[in-house]
Parts: sequence; C-alpha cells; structure tokens
Amino acid sequence: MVTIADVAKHAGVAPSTVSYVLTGRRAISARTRAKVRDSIELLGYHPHAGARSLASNRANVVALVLPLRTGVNVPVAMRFVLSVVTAARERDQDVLLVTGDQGVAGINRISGSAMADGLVVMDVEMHDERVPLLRDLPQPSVLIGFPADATGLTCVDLDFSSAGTLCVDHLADLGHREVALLGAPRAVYERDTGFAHRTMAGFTSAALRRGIHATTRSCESDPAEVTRTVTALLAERPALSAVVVHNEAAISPLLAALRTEGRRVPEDVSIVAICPDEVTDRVFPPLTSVQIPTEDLGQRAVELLMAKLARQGVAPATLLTPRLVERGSCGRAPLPG
Amino acid sequence: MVTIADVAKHAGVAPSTVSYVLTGRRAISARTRAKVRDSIELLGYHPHAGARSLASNRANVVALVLPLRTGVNVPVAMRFVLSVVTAARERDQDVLLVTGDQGVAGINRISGSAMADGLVVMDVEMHDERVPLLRDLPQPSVLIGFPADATGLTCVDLDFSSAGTLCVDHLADLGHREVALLGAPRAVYERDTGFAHRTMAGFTSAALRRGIHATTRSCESDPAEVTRTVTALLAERPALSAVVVHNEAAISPLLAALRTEGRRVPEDVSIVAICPDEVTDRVFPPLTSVQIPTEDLGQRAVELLMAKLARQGVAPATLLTPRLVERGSCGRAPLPG
DNA sequence: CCTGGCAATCGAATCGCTTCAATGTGATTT
DNA sequence: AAATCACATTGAAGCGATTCGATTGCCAGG
Repeated sequence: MVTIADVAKHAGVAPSTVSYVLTGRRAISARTRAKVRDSIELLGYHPHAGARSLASNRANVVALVLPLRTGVNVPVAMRFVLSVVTAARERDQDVLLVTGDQGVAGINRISGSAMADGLVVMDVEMHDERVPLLRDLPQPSVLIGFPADATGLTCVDLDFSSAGTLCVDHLADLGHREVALLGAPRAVYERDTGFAHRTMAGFTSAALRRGIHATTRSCESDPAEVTRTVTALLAERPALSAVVVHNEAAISPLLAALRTEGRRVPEDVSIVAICPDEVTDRVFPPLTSVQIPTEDLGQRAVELLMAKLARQGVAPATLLTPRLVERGSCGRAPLPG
Repeated sequence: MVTIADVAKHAGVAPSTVSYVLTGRRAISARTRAKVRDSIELLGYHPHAGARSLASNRANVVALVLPLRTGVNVPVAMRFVLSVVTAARERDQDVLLVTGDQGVAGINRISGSAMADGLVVMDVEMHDERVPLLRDLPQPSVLIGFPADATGLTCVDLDFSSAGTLCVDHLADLGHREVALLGAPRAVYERDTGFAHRTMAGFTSAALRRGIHATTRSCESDPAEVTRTVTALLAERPALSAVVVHNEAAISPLLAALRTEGRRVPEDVSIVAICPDEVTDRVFPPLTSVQIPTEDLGQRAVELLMAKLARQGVAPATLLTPRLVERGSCGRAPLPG
C-alpha cells in the first residue's frame, strides 16, 4: 500500500506538506503542489480512509437510512437514493446504505462508530421512533419528510398539502363538482406517514373551500386491487368526474380500469397524478401531474447536511412548492346528466 | 466519545483485554468477559470504525457496485440490493453504495482508500471495463452475473441458458410448435449483457432441438412500446401459441395487449415469465414462471465474498439451477387452424 | 547589517484500535 | 520444593493520516 510517507519521500517533502496539498488547509507554493500532485499520480496514492477518519474526525461518508417499508414505491425510493448518492459524490462523500430492519440499532451503530459524518433519513413517519434518537445524535441529520414534531430537526419535503390543494383548484377551475383522491396503500396511512396525510388534508380542505364534493380512498399497489377499488368508487359516486391519484403503482391499473368501464380520459374523467415526472411520461395518455421532485429533494437534503457539517445554520424546514404541469388528461367537467 | 481505554478503566482491565473480548481472538476468562461486556453496555461503547480499520486492516464494509444502466429493472435491482445488505448485516458488515456513473474510478477509489474489504458487483456486462480491474484488485470481489471471460473471478448467477431451455421444453411438452421470446430492452443486448444473451441462446437452441419455431424480440419497458411490439409479433406470426417473457416491465402491458387483441391466456396463448416470484403474483392470471432467485443470489454473493475474505477457496462459478413453477398460464397448444 | 514580518514547510504528537511478545498466575508434574 | 505448563492478561509498538506549534528563508524597512 502506498502511504503518505511514500508520497512525501518521492516528492522530497514532509508528510504534512502532502496532507496540506490534499486538504488545502494551508498555503503551499505552486511548485511544491505540482511536485506532490505528480508523485501522487505516479504512485497511485489514495489516502487511507480509516486513518483519515481517525485523525480528522471526518469519515467523508454519509449514511442513507432507508427503511423499505411495505407500501413504499420502490422505483420512487430508488430515485431518491440515486439523487442522494449523486449529490454526495459531487461533494466527495461516499454513501453507506442502512436499510430498514436495522432501524434504531443501525443508526446507533453507525453514529457510535463514527462511520458516517451525517445521516439522510428517508421515509419518515409522523411518530417515528428514530426521530428522538436523531435529535440528540452527535452527527447532524436531514430528514426527507416531516415527522409530527420536527423541532430541533432539519427536514426537506415537497409541500404535499399544497399539492393536494393545487389539484383540487385545477379541477374546480375546470368546473368539476365531484372529485376523488386515490391515495397510498392503507399501510402507509396506518403508520401515519406525513406526506400521505398532508396530501389528503390539502385535498379535502380545498374541496371544502371550493364547495365541491370530495371522496378519498386508500389504494393497494396490486393491480387487481386497484381495479376493484376504482370500480367500486365509480359505482358509488356516479357523478364523479375527476380523480387525483397519489400512488405510482396505481396509475396504470387505474387507466386500464377506466378503459374497461368505458370511461374516456379526459372526456368523461379527468385525472391528475401526484408523482415523479418519469412516471407520467410512461403512460398513455400523458397525465397532467403535480411533480414530486425526487432529484431536487435528494440534492437539497445533501446540501443541507453539508451545510450543517460545516457548522452553518440552516433552515429547519424546507418545503418545496409544488408545480402542476398540464399534459392533457384534464378537461372541462362533462355536463351533468 | 467513549474509547476502548474508558471501557478498560471502568472494567479494571487493559485495553487489549477489551479488544480481545470484542474480537474473540484470544481466550478471556468468563468472569473478565462478563465484566467487560457490562462496562461496554453501561458506557454505550462502540469501537471507532476508522481506528479499527487502521489497526486491523479490516473495515467490515462491503462495497456494492450498482451501475443503474438504462434498461435494468429498478425494482428487481433493488431486491438484489436488499438481499446483499441483509446478508452483509448478518455477518456484521456494512454496505457502501457505489452507483453507476462512478464506474471504474469509483472502484479504484474505494479499493485504494481501503474503505471496503470486498466488493459485490452487479449488472455485469460480457465485456465489462470493470472486469480486468477487479481481477487485480487487492480486495476480493464477487460478481452477480458472468462476463465473457470469467477467469480469475468469482461469479454467481442463475443459469439463464437453462432457464431459456426449461421454458421451451415446458411449452414443447404441451404441444406448442411456435413460440416467441419477449426479451429485455434493446440497450441491454447492445451492451452485451450476459443474462439476456444466455437466455436467448438457451431458448433458441432448445427450440432447434425440439424442432419448433422460435422468434425472439427485444422489448422496451415503456408500456406503449410493449403493446406495439406484441401486436406486431402476433400479426407476423399468426401461428404463435406461446410467449416467454424475460422482462419484468413488459409483463403487465403484454397481458393487457393480449386482452385487447382478444387472445385468452392460456386458452389461446400460453405464457411463461422469467422473473422474481413477487412479480408473477401481482398479476392476473398468475403466471407460470422460471423464478429469478434474487434473495438467494444476493446472499450467495455475500457468502462467497466472506469466504474469500477468510482466505478460503471458493468455486469460481456458481450457477443456480432454474426452477419452473406452474401457475396456470400455460395450456396445451390449440389445434392449428 | 540587523530586525520584523510573512509565506512555506517541517516535525512530532495525536487519533482509537489491534496485535504480539512478554509477563503473571495457579495448577500439575517431577 | 522446584520445574513445567497452559492459560489469562498486560504493555507497548504500530497502523496512516491530520494538525499545530516551531522553524526556515526571504525580503522590506529602519
């Protein structure tokens, strides 16, 4: 193994000088810097991560805590993971993957052993057992999603309440008088997941304000279940003219079910999806949607974490404003009767 | 931070004794062991990962190299990731996630800095630029998938060639005379991915041997594209009575397209899927399938890696035998005409 | 010519753990 | 009672980086 001493010897300088060239924490003359860089290149030197972390108290590793619970949409979760990894790498951090079942014990282990300098925590529930723990961890953390009590934490999320509102307003503006929300699987609501509840709250309160009728339904990811749910919904609410779908796995089956029932989109039923952009494009017809900016959220989370690591103050809450993109799956409400 | 010295003082022993209790590398009396364990518990001690890795040359970290290329099915990839993480944790290893774009540079960095003791490499191509690199890395590695030249490497995979054969034999036994393979997206073949080619080879050679007609088609993941591909296929091959689908994303759209075309499963068309079990259950009708044992593969990969780390010899190639599970999507071939 | 100040570089201590040679301690054998 | 042995434990030397105070060389100002 090539050590810093080898590089130093080869370049004819002291080890500390090599270190300063690498970290840039002290001024080093251009000549020396070049010499050292050359030696590093030539010898193929990589600093030993363990040694570095021991000496500097910085591991240059971010832990990504990802409890893949039932009901979470895996491709969407993966988009977050990718954006976090990408953003982290841009800042010279590596990513340690801590998955669900490890839970609180996993966080304790990672934190206690100083494997990571900070944590990004995904899939946060309203009453998450990890939250009190994160609050008094020595390492900083950023949550993607909001728990019920976010004091002392840094959280990032889309403003799902506004997203719900935005959908209703869009549909109400088009004259719809009766709308429905096809939500996440039941399990997601039952464990009190913020984004699901908040969307629903925004949705129903906006409907109230606009004086239109709103139905909400949880919806499993199994296509057969979706079909059943949709069919039942259409039967129960004959005047229903628009559906907001906040469940990536339900989108295709929903469209198929409507086709089977002979309802055209958007002539008979308007649809707004709340999901990442990539999903809406993979489907026919393309859906008007409120975008979930996974890329952006992951990146923000890492940015905030880095800021906290640099002991800069950061906003405790970052709520991204939702944007509705029209793609033609919404039309004016059909005349009653 | 609680250090090993603190624990030692608290337990009234030498630091080295604490270390030996932790690693079990030397006999320590039951009494001392208990004392030390208590102190560890009481003080909430976690060994500093960096210090440990520096002193012992072992990071207790496995790097998972996951280039999420276009065409790979994300949920399936995630199943592998989960099984690797789970298996790793059972062996007290953590998992560092190295994603695609980092490629060769990423592997060099991880290896050079001794961040990980070994690598699990996914999504291996036939002519993968990472392969020669892995061959002379100081750290051991295990590939999930086979490159063209696997000498000097340890690889794990399902025997996809047999899987292709198995499907054809099953269908031929049922009297089918003309079958088709709906494969991975074109990009996957173009970059010479082993599993896709091998399935195809097994499929076509078995068809040849059984004297039945075989068509093969690559197939994009976009549902609209799938529909197009299927429709064209049915038009071109009017006598086609069975389809083998080796593309998770194509399954639902395929079934939908057949329904649209008025072909019943299995009365008019028999279907065999090659995919993880979870996929076949989420679909109606349940599909007869050759299972891709993601769980098993991930676990094997980690097992092999651990064996290599322990300097035990391991088989260079592990090919799991495919199993076909009947679920009722295959029937006897309809009589011609 | 000496001094003060600045920039660049060096040397040594330090981080927390593992490991190995050495030591202590009874029990067993001679 | 001395010698031997196995077992349990200790002390000190690293592992490879960072970091801080000290040192060097050089130039401007007096």
